[in-house]
Amino acid sequence: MRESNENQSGMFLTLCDDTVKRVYEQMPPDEILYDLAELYKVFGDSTRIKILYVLMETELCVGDLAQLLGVSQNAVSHQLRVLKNNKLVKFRREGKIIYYSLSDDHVRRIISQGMDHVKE
Amino acid sequence: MRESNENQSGMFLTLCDDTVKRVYEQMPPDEILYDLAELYKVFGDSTRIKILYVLMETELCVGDLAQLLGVSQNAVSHQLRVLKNNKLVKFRREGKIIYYSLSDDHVRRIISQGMDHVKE
DNA sequence: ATAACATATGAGTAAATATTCATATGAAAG
DNA sequence: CTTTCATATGAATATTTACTCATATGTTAT
Repeated sequence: MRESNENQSGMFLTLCDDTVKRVYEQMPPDEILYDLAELYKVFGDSTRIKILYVLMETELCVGDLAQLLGVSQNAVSHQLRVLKNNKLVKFRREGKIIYYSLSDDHVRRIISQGMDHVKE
Repeated sequence: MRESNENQSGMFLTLCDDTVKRVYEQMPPDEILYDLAELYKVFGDSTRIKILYVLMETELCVGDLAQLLGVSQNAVSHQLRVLKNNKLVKFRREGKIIYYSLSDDHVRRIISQGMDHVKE
């Protein structure tokens, strides 16, 4: 927990003091940056990325997802929960079957942006 | 390792078969999706996100980074190595001091995109 | 009601990873 | 060349996390 920008015994002296102070003042609250990291953490697993990636094409049910990705139903279900909790996917029920889809275009954009970087 | 899209004992039958098959065929190779997940994994740690975030403003040396983020020099150094290995930051030496900065605008764009999603 | 099927979930385990501690490297100053 | 300062790094540890197994929930059909 930080409560001051004051200099004390050599703090903030390596670079021009003003620059460091300015950067410090413009930093968003820790919680925001923590949330941002948490968001990326969700994208940072290959099973989840695969789920999100195929959902860019079409909605899919749990069983089909499992087969497409070649992982167990349990594993997919666990990861779908993570995606659900983070509001990256939504779902609708049709009888026994539950169809998952991307919850909005942000997800699509984030993945595309990442793809651009990877393809280099 | 998957070698066929063939149906065998109830595979790909839940949804319209063609849809699942089409999605399967359009999936990028596993390696690409794995790399994509790896990229996001790098962003998915609060120390690293903080480093990247402050580097959007200005280049900074290791010591200043440590003080700004309130973590030890060791920790910052370890994380800078991860960022370096993934080509998200670059650095220049000036005597004893090493200044780190973002390696390109992709990084900036990815973070901004994520921020948009978090701020909702 | 019971069986069959699709999905969800809790507990346990194994693997990944972020930090700390101690120490190494490398540059500049005396 | 020795000391000091800035940064890097190896090993050990603690925490997180993704998966498996077993089982639960909920829906439809008989």
